[in-house]
Amino acid sequence: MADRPSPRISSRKQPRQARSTELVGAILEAAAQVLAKEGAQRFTTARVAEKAGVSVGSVYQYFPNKAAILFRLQADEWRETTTLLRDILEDTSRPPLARLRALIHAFIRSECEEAAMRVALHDAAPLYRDAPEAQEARRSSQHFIQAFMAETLPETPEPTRALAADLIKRTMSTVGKEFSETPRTPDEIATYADAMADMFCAYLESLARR
Amino acid sequence: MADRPSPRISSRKQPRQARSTELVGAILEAAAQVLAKEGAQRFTTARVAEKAGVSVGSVYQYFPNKAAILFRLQADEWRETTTLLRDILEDTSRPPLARLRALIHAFIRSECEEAAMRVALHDAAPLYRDAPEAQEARRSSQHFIQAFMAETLPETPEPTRALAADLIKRTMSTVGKEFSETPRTPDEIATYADAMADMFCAYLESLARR
DNA sequence: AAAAAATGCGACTAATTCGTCGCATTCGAT
DNA sequence: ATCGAATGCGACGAATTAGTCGCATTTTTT
Repeated sequence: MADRPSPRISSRKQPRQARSTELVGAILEAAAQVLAKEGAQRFTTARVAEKAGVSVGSVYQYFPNKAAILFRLQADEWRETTTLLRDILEDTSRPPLARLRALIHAFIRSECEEAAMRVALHDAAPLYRDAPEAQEARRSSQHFIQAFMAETLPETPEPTRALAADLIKRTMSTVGKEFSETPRTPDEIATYADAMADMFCAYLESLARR
Repeated sequence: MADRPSPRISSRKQPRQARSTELVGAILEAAAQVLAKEGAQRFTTARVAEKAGVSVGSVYQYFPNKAAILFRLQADEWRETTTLLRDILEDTSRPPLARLRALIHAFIRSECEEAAMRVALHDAAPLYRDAPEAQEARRSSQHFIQAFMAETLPETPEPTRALAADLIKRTMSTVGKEFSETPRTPDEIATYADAMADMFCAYLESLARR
């Protein structure tokens, strides 16, 4: 839905001394724990402050509001997975579809780590997703898949290729997220990732054949 | 995440007179409107009651708590789409893959109707999704896709086939939901649905070829 | 028509939560 | 050592919200 006022989310101020940097770190770590253990509903600044061994006031020194903490956690996640995935896609020593398969495995594995926290973060999305920073972050995560598709399907005409890229990206992320909501064994993860990779490969091959 | 106590969600009492039946109807309609216009965050019993032209007390006559209203809306949606989709799949006069394609179109179109309300309902999912009724409802929606897969891929061995069914179902629902979160023209809807159908068909054909 | 049952009301309680403000403490440069 | 800036504190205000309870009104049954 959207919180009525789409709140500003950028940092209130930057930590300048060592202790404040640690403090911000403690807040973020505590925030992740509170999110994982208590869920989005019970994620409150008071609880985060308490878990971090810090006062509420201090939290508000470095985060303008609750949403900013959540967004920061989400942004950190996004950064991590983005680099993880880009590294895999850019390893040109392997054939494209093998890279795609590896990418899917890596992504789903990573989604299944700290699943509780990620699910709660996703539940809390309404609090931060409409902020301009979040929208920008989402847009910027599109490009490297487009590039991969251009390499893999050089013959495919443009509207089709972009559509396929969007579909694959969206499928991977949304299905991966939902799949990870229930606890999974490494075996299950690998099996599911393979199925998804099979589907994408079949799709891409069918596009190449056209 | 999950509300700490997974609350009971079944009806508090059944309306027995005509006026109370109407009242429940008014509440549900108002609830849908509040959800669409105000979002999950601002969905409160007071607002629903006001919009319905009814008092809070009356709301609590027929719904044990807020979550029950949301669950009822969700359950109604599920019922509608389930019958819609089953009717398409069971029309055995058309070849399987054509039915699948029609199914996807119908599903995505329906997701795009009243999108605001559906998105908000999804945002509010943490409030009702852990209730036993909700889990049961999810389980029961699996069977008719499994049946379709059995018909389409009679040769495919079992773990693979069930996996494919799960993947397709999950992809359709999660991707469809996310896709519908931004407003779409009928053209966009048709194009995206076709792409998704292409992907599924390529996948199923590749499985059949094995 | 009288009694009983169902329905409807809305002020109120209890709890929770976000974010602020004035003051105390610590740090780092001079 | 000193002084200004940075940091940290936590009680508190203001707002919101879920759900209840006793009573009024309407419908159904006897």
